[in-house]
Formats: sequence, structure tokens, C-alpha cells
Amino acid sequence: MPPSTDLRDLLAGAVLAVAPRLLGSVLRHGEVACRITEVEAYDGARDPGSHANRGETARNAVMFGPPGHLYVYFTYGMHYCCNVVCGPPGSPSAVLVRAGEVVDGLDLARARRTPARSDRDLARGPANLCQALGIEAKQNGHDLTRPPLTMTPPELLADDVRTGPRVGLRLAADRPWRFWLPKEPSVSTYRPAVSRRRGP
DNA sequence: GCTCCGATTATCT
DNA sequence: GATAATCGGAGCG
Repeated sequence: MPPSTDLRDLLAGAVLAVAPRLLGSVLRHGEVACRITEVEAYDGARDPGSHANRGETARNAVMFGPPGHLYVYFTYGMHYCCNVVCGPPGSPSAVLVRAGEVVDGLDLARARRTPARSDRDLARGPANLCQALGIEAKQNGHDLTRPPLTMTPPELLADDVRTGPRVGLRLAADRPWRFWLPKEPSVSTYRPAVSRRRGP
């Protein structure tokens, strides 16, 4: 008998409370499953770093919908990243899933991630994680209570959660809204967004 | 481990 | 037209 950690109950809260509680949860798509080790919170329309901060558009519409759905976006011309939409209703908040440990379907994950030099790299970084799990544009808006793409909350809350700045943002780069589990090899090293100089 | 840099295109100004 | 919630390879330590 599992504890009362129903996914919908968990995701109903405010994103800054929800994000660290998702560490240790399992995101499964078919035969591949990842235990989540690193996430970031995106706090509604007030968050300058969020895709939702300029209002609803075709791309970010899922963030404005009900909790428990997956917001998948395409970036840098070649990568997908996925977020879990959370509450409260009407606030376009979401948790970016940045990294995880592949705990099932290793063979398929390895086949999808041929550049990975070791298993810890299979789902290290948000775009790599999506690739390992086979998450693409057609999974945008998916309800995570419906197999084959599901999220299962952890049985125990992580008791040692680290926090720091979010990765790759120029806006609101000071907010420590990245959460990760210590001593997990799948957690990315921090890369600040640098304003790349062009020309002399 | 680190830093530099090119790939490649949807999205928004 | 510029930017982007990124990645991997090259070169260095």
C-alpha cells in the first residue's frame, strides 16, 4: 500500500515547494524509467526566467493548464526539454526535469543516446533526459497519470536537497531555484549563461 | 575536470 | 533579425 503521495495532491502546491519534493520520483515512458535527481522551478508569470512571463502563447499554453501535465518545448534548434506543470490552478508554473538516473530500460536508453560515454550521461541534462526517455513534441500536454508516460512520486521525501542558481539563464539568474540530490553522478555541473561576445 | 565554439530552427520582437 | 531553460567535441590541465 503506497503512502498518500498521490501525484495530483503533490503537484497542487506552489512550485517552490513542489520542486524539491519531486526529487527521487520516477518518470517512466514505456520501458525506460528515470529516477529524477535534478530539477528547476519556474514560478509563474512573475518569474522573468519563465517562458510564461509574457503571457500565454501557443508554445507555453500547457503551462497555463491543469497540474500533472507535461510541458515539452523545443530549443536551440535541436533539443527537447520537459517540465511537469504544477499548481495552484491558473498560475503557469512548472518544474523543469534536468537530470535523472536510468533505472529501467537501460538497453533502449543506451541505443537512443549513442554519444553517451557512460551510463551516468544517459539522462544528464534536460535534453539528454528527454532523448533517453523518447520524449518529443508529441508528448507535449500529456497527462502524467496515463500510461505509458507517467510520473510516480517518491515514497520518502529526500532529506538532503541542495539548491543553487538555475542553469543557462540570463534573466533572474540570481534566484536559487535549482534543486538536486547530492552525490548523484547524473547531476549537471553548473553552467552560467554567458553573454557571448561577438566581434572586436 | 575546465573553456571555447559550432550545430540548427522555433519562437518572439 | 536575435535569441535560446543545450550538447558534444576539441584542446588543455
